[in-house]
Amino acid sequence: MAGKNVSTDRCDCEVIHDDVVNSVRKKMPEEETLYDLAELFKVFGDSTRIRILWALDEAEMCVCDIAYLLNMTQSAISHQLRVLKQAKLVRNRREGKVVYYSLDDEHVKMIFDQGLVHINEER
Amino acid sequence: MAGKNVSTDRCDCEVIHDDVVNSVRKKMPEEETLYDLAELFKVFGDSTRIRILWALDEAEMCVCDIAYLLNMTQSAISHQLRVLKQAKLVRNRREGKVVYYSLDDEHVKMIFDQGLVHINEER
DNA sequence: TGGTCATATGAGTAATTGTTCATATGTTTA
DNA sequence: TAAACATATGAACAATTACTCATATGACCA
Repeated sequence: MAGKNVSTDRCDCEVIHDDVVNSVRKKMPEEETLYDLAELFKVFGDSTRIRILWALDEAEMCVCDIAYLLNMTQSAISHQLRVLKQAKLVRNRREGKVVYYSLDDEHVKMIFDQGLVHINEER
Repeated sequence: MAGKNVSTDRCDCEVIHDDVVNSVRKKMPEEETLYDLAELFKVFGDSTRIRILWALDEAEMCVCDIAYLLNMTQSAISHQLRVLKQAKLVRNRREGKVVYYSLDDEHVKMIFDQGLVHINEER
């Protein structure tokens, strides 16, 4: 019973299609799942991070390599790599002073490709 | 010649792997393409918009339905629908006073599913 | 025509975020 | 140990953004 309550406080208009809404509500995934999904896409939602991921999909590279490739400061890249690591999208290994980063998820490219399909569908 | 220049102004460290960087550079897509891709994912990077898209994937709904379903104000939903429309992810049709929104891209669900695969890969 | 309702939109605001700058950490080598 | 170098990180700042509030627009109906 509890947990199935539907508050109408926020919606400042009359509901028109109760049946549709209720049907959709049943099919919606957990709130948390969709939140996590948004968090993941938020990580993809920055061109610096997209470029880093795309680059790492081609080859493992150290922080310095990436900074040079993208013409950005080491610090900026390092900050973004931290975000990508937290999202479990990249992993790293240390070799002396140098830290090498690589992709940690084989789905990244697939997600990118699907995104590109949408972009190229300019209607 | 021009356009192939590589500036080293920003990178404040020594490059270690010129060969790797150059090889990756050749394979990188257009700067603009990756920027557009990031813009698309930015749209996905908000749980309100994710929920709207997921809901619309289940059924066409009017603004009021969505506001009620997500327990948000009509205004907030309307603002987000505008963003989704600009990204060509939803379309709408008017029927009297009511405006119905629906998904305008069949890849959305595929992109979401790929994202979910990543999320569920908790290692 | 005036009133009501669904939706859209502009301004304002609090929160988030990407980068820079300075500096810390950790590793190698002299 | 000290110097040099690759990387990490905290604070600060500017830019962006999601929502609220007030109001505009557009459609229907009495």
